[in-house]
Amino acid sequence: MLKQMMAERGRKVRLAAGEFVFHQGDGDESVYGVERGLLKAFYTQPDGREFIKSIVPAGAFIASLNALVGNGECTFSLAAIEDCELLALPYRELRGAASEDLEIARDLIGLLAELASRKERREYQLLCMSAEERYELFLEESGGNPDWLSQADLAAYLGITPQALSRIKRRRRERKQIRGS
Amino acid sequence: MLKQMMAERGRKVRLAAGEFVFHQGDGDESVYGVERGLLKAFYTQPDGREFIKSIVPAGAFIASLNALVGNGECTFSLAAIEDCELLALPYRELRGAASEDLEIARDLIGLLAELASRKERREYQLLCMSAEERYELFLEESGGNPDWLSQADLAAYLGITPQALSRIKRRRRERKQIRGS
DNA sequence: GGCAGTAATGAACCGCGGTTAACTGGCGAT
DNA sequence: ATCGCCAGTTAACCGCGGTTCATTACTGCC
Repeated sequence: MLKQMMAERGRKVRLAAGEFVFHQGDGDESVYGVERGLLKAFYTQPDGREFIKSIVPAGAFIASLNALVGNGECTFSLAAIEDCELLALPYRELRGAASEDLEIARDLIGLLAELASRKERREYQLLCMSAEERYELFLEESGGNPDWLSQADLAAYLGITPQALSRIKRRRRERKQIRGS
Repeated sequence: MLKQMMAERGRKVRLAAGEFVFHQGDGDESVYGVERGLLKAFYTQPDGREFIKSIVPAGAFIASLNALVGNGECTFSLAAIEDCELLALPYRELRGAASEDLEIARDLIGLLAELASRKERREYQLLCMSAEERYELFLEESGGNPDWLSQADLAAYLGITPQALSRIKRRRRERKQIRGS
């Protein structure tokens, strides 16, 4: 089983909030499983702007697919939002184990399908929904405005600036006022 | 090997330009391999607006991941842009074969990783790049403005309206004029 | 030729988000 | 208390994209 293999052969990684697992441009070919904590995977633009690709909670797996499939560089950075414990396993090992063990292969197939499915949802949101709709969806899915994410990070996740997010919140407040009066 | 299995056990599907493979909301759990032709995978909004998720060329594989992983509905429609020949195989069969054959499992893993990697690139473009930058990238990757895609479809792929695409093209023309003078 | 249908373009108006800058409130350090 | 720092908000200006409507160009059809 895959989780078991991660636990047995994986390298334990602990890091404090703010520390990086890998940086954009690195050649990190490991797959990481999050045991505890919270991370953000984000792109940094040449001009310094930051866009958060995904928030990575405990229980999730993450890797830079570009680094895995083509031995390329990581296209994004991975950093801890809270203190974290991870398990790291080189993808080569995982693939190697999957080529000898049908159980592990099955798990890896399920994992990759899950991953692609989540990416498909994110892709849909970015392509079809406005920033305000994405914000509303985020509120629903996370159950109210979370304390574990700064406005700057939330804005970067939505693909806008903190100022634009502030405006969206104000518009919603004002609309609710009108409804409530 | 996976391609071989598709060829042997897959159902041959022929369709003319404009015809649908499946509609958004269907429960189609097949994986499709494109033998010949060109298709578009697209979301249709309640108000009728259309967003193209991906252009699917010959040689590619496509399936609605939401339908595969959770037995859910297809989140998008798949339709032929040109006359097509496809091979269809239920994902259940593919997964079943992969759970008995390490070769097929390895191929399926590679396929899913490839798929996720491409989705990651698209996600990056939608999150970090402007519509104009996405247009320029499309031109580079397809080698000049293609005749096999209407302006309306190209706009839907970029996530904007045909009018906005027209404006982008005009802005580029005018900027080139200035450079060239 | 005349006609309708469609694709692409263009113009006018408006709302949203980026940019820049200023302002507010909370918090720790001294 | 004061200072500085940081997160969040607000405002003013501008450019881009959506919306609507009109125009142009091309095609097939009678």
